[in-house]
Amino acid sequence: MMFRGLFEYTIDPKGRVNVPAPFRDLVQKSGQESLMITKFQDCLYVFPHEEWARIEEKLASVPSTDRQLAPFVRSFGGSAVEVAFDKQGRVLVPPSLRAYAGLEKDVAIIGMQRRFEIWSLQRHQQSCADFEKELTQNPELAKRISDLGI
Amino acid sequence: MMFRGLFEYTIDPKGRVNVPAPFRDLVQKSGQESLMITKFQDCLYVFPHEEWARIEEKLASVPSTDRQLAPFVRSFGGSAVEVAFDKQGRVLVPPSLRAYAGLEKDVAIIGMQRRFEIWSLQRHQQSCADFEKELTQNPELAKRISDLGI
DNA sequence: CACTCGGTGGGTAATTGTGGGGAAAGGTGG
DNA sequence: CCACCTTTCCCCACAATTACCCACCGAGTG
Repeated sequence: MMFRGLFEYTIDPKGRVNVPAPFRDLVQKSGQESLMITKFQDCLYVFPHEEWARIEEKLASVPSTDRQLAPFVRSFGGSAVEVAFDKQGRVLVPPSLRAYAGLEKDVAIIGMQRRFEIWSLQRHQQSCADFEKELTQNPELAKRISDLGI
Repeated sequence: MMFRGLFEYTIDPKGRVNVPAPFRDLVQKSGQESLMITKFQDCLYVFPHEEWARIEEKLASVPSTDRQLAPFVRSFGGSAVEVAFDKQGRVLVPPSLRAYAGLEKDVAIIGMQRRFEIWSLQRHQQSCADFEKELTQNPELAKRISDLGI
């Protein structure tokens, strides 16, 4: 189950967002009708169930007294909700997640291998632009990229 | 019985807080009409009965002569109260717990797998903001998160 | 040019969340 | 032991949100 590609959609006033047809097919062919969705780093992370199960196990292993990681678990794990497809293949994004990711109208959905991400289109473009700029100014970044073999 | 997601509600002047409908369904479908609620780490911890039973057993195993753990048992175990749903699915939070968690008007309820937490919304947002800030500045934290495999 | 498929938008009924009023229960001081 | 005040319980009513429909529109295709 590998998610690839970038898609642009609109989120409507009710908070419904279309899921790219190829992603939906992948999920439904594995017998699922819903996804897990949570928030991290200015966007929403979306996982199929088997992947989320793996993550939840890791999260559960963090003791609630871990002052450093507990906030992460609360933010990342605690925000996760299960969302089901409607008849047209959309999912309803809860208000708190919508607000976190700044989703208002145009959104970008980006395949990231075992998960995909939902971005405010504007925020995503900004983030891309910031990166391009940084790349021209930061040799260390450029080196790390070439070290990746690209 | 897995509690997931973040919900925002208001606590009214009488101290009643709504329980998220999905959580309520989980609890009621297992034949229960009440929850156990106690205080820990600036928020309230809420458990269904079977989970609380497990915890109570652990607490009971601490000898009262244990100078280090006894205060924890007294605070955590001793503050626990059973609260029942009213007809609209709310629970009444006793004044002392309300005060401990700083619940005044807006609250966040956060699913944490086998339990859920009740936070003052403002306090929770602060904690999230602190975490986000820490994340950008602390490579060690970033590493610990990526070590979780996310 | 029909037809399908993918994406968008809306209406309506049911559910969920919020706020109060008044009766019952419990606690306090005389 | 009683009067009084406060807190809790139980009911109802309204507002907001969500779930579940179905309609439309445009692009690509036989």
